[in-house]
Amino acid sequence: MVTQKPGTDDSRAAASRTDPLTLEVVELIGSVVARYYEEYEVAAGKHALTGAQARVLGLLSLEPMPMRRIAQKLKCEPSNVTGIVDRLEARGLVERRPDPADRRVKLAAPTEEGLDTARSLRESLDFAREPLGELSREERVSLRGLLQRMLGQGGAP
Amino acid sequence: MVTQKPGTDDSRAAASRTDPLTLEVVELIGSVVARYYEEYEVAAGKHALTGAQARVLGLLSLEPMPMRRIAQKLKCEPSNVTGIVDRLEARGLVERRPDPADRRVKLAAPTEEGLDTARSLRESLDFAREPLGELSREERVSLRGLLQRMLGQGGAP
DNA sequence: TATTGTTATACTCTATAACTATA
DNA sequence: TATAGTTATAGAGTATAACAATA
Repeated sequence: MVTQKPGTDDSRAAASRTDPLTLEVVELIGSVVARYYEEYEVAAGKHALTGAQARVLGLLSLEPMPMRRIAQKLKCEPSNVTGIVDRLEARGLVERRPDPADRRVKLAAPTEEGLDTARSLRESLDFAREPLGELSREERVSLRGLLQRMLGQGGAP
Repeated sequence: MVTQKPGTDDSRAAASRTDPLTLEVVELIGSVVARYYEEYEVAAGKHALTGAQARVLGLLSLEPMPMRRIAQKLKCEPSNVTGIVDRLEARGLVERRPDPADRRVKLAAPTEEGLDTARSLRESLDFAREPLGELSREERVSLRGLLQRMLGQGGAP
């Protein structure tokens, strides 16, 4: 962990924090993240939704789920979900249904209008992510591999 | 560069919204963004800072600046910056100085402790971004090029 | 007893509008 | 008049703690 012997994971990780190339890539990732978030908020705003509301609606459009699970997905406290779903429900985009299997549980599910909004939102977001259109097929394959490696989903180096 | 027959920008962009490869890459970018944000919040939290406070402190650690300019950098209203800097100032991490050139302006600048915190925060963040350590030098060069292209900073396709 | 969802409370971030002190 | 920063206000997201209904 202390001394650097070229080739070990430690030395490579340590070098990656300081060499100019890596810092440059880190900056670029920061830029991508900032742009992604910004365009996400704009897309949500076009539907008069906050970021959190758009995330929950997108989640429910894939599959209705108990309040508790929404909180887990959002990595927030369950008490917060109450308010977010309240506001989506007040707009007629989501409804609460009883769970036949457990009367403690309330299942949040999108309405028809909610599904439409989620679809429209998803298309806006895909469009927002369009910078990928700048890349050729080969480049996208390459980028996919690199991102998988970064996320620890790829094979061994 | 484009494998498909129709090589116009429009057709390429349209295809990029629907083909499985691109959707996969879009998903991966989403994962990177989520992880980046999550680890950023955790790193800030370790210093008992909110995300917004950490961003402002990081900004000021590079260069003191007027309140107005902080708002521009954060893309928020100037009135919000007052509170964020108030809280950083109450913690002794930032101070407000008069601008000799314009008595309306207040320059926000980090204190010594603020600089230390910013440095420590930056190191946490670099560590958070460490998945890059998984990539070889060649792969990082490749990733840099792809991200630059995505952000429209690279040369023409 | 444990779990689900909610309420109550407090804090932060956010935008809008009005105010002050300079320019 | 115009600009920089602030205050006041209101809405939204967040965590914590306490609660009712159900398991």
